Amino acid sequence: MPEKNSVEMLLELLQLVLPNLEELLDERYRVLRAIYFLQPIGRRALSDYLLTGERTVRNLVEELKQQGLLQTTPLGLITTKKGSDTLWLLKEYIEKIKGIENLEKLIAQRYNLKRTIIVSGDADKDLTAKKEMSAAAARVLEQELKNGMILAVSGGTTMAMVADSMDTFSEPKVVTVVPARGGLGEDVEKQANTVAAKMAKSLGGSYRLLHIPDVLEEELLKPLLTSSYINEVIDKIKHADILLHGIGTAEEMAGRRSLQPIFLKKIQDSKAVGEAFGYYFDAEGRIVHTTPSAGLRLEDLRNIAISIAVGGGVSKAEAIKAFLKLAPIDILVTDEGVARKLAE
Amino acid sequence: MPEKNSVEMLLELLQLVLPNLEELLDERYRVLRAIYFLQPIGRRALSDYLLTGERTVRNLVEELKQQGLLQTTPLGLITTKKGSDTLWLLKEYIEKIKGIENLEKLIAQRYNLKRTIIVSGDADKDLTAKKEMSAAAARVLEQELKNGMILAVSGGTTMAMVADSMDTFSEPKVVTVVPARGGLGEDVEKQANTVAAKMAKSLGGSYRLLHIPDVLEEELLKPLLTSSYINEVIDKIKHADILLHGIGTAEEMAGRRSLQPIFLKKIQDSKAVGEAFGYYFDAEGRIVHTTPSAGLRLEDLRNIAISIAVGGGVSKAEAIKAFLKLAPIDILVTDEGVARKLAE
DNA sequence: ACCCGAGGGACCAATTATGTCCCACTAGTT
DNA sequence: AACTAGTGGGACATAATTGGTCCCTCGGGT
Repeated sequence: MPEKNSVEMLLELLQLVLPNLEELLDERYRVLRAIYFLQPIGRRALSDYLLTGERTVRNLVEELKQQGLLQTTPLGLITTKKGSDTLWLLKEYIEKIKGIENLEKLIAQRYNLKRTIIVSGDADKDLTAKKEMSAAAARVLEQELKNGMILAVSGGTTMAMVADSMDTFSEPKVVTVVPARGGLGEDVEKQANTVAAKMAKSLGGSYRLLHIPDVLEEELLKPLLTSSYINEVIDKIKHADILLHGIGTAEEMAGRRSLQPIFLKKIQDSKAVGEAFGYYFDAEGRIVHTTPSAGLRLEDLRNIAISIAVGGGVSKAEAIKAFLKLAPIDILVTDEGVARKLAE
Repeated sequence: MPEKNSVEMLLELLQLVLPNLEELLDERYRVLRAIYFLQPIGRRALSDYLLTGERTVRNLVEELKQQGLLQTTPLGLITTKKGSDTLWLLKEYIEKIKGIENLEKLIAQRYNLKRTIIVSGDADKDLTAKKEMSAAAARVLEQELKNGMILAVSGGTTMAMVADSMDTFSEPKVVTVVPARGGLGEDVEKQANTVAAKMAKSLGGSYRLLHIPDVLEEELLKPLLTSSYINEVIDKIKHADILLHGIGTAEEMAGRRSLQPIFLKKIQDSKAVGEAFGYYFDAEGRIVHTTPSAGLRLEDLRNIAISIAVGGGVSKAEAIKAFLKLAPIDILVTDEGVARKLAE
């Protein structure tokens, strides 16, 4: 591929001559991306999102406006057509500079994944990295979903974001979307049920709901499983063709599950770093605590053709790393912050 | 050419996102080029050449050193192998960014030239632009010269520089080099004779000298033309296959020719902007004054297969422009400063 | 009508860039 | 061997640019 080599040659030379090129481009990419995903947005809100000063954002915005990539409206900044076209082109080159493709291959190989997808940035520092990650997950779904399939999805912030970022697909997918887990915590929009319904709408398919809490003692759970409706939904869940789920740190999941203090202490003492499907695990991927859970269990994953995990932000790197040691998933969608940790 | 398009696409996008990219690259190119041509050179001398402050040069040099493109010796800075390789690659990309190729085509077309060669920069501001121009002229000679040909060369700073920059050609050219003009001014190294001898050595050919002054009244010149030696050399000059010459402003040429005050006044009154082969011409390319001259005359140019003019620096743009209107030359080697004026 | 968030204006402090000069060392010349 | 010129690196002060912070008027949404 002579073409590929000369673009890479040029980028290499430019980085040699302008050692801060990556930084300069990244900065502009981040601003453009944030405005693209959050538009219309004012300057002050933007600087909050980017954890960058108002004046700094303003300088960059002014420059991008002059280049015709952004424009101001009374409601806030928006990208022009030229701006969004530039954004996606820039994404390609930034990824080349950062060696994202190599990183993807390295991680897929090291953790025995079918595929890794990395987006620029660190979701801890820039929420729009999470938005880009969600859009990437939506694209994976679009590729993998076929008519007649069952998609099981979990809840959480990231999943809600994936659901939000699914534009109506050009071609409807006649699929069934089911929640991978029962109700958890108090936030309606983050529930697996809500996510499942929203995704089904975007996909053009149908959904089923699971009306039981995720945290339930075994003696309470057993009688509920005699309900034919609940049994039917759980059956679908366990026979899902595709699973899409987030990965949480032990800390945040314990909070969302409202665990009793004695369990919280147990989890802390055993150095749990993450949680998935009711299992708490330490940094080596060893299970250190199990909570009863109505939906999918870890062992169910081997019956699912395609498991897709989505998660980003450096603070989650340890949990994600441990999870990859524990569970046989297929596709990981993450961000650069996590990827560099995984590659260490 | 998909390859070409994607490099250009990338450069276009980078300029969109980093509007000062050209400036940043040009700066680094200028420093690298200067050190390449002048090495070994100290920082202070370098800043004099570049008309840039010492501290500014130092910052750039420090950066390029860190990237392995330059190194310091007790005698001064030199380029590394990596540095000179980078320089020539960078030249290519800078020329793309600046649209040098389009400029070359435009000027060749507008002034009915077979070919135009433009190097980056303005020789008035950066003497190493002139060095690069000289190297480019040397390369043209290497391409055009064939065994048995006669090459006529004029004197002057630029011509001396061309002679200096001719490395021994990989393949010797069995040619005869002759001075296009007689002696002019006081500077030995700038004489057409010196230039001719030096070039002949580098080329691996032979040379003939013309031992008469360029400025000579007709009644003194005629008897000299009866000398069979002088006649023989002049005959060779008028039958040269290739002519290589500089272009001077009227002002500097009048100075070099030590013209009498009444002639100086005449030249100023008639708004002469340039001089070539003893002819002073105004901005429209009209001859306004003629001095007797022993070497080549303007009308001899039509008998020469390939005429190559070399000149740069914005202060010469007007003279060069006028000359191109006056004389049917084939190849122009100039710099960006002049080229942008020619293109207006 | 009211409120909130928008962009543009403005001022000031902090940081970076640039100018200038000094010193010890080395290489070249006499 | 002695001397000189030019070198790179150090250092400090000044100038310019960057970034932070806050204010004001306007427009859109409720």
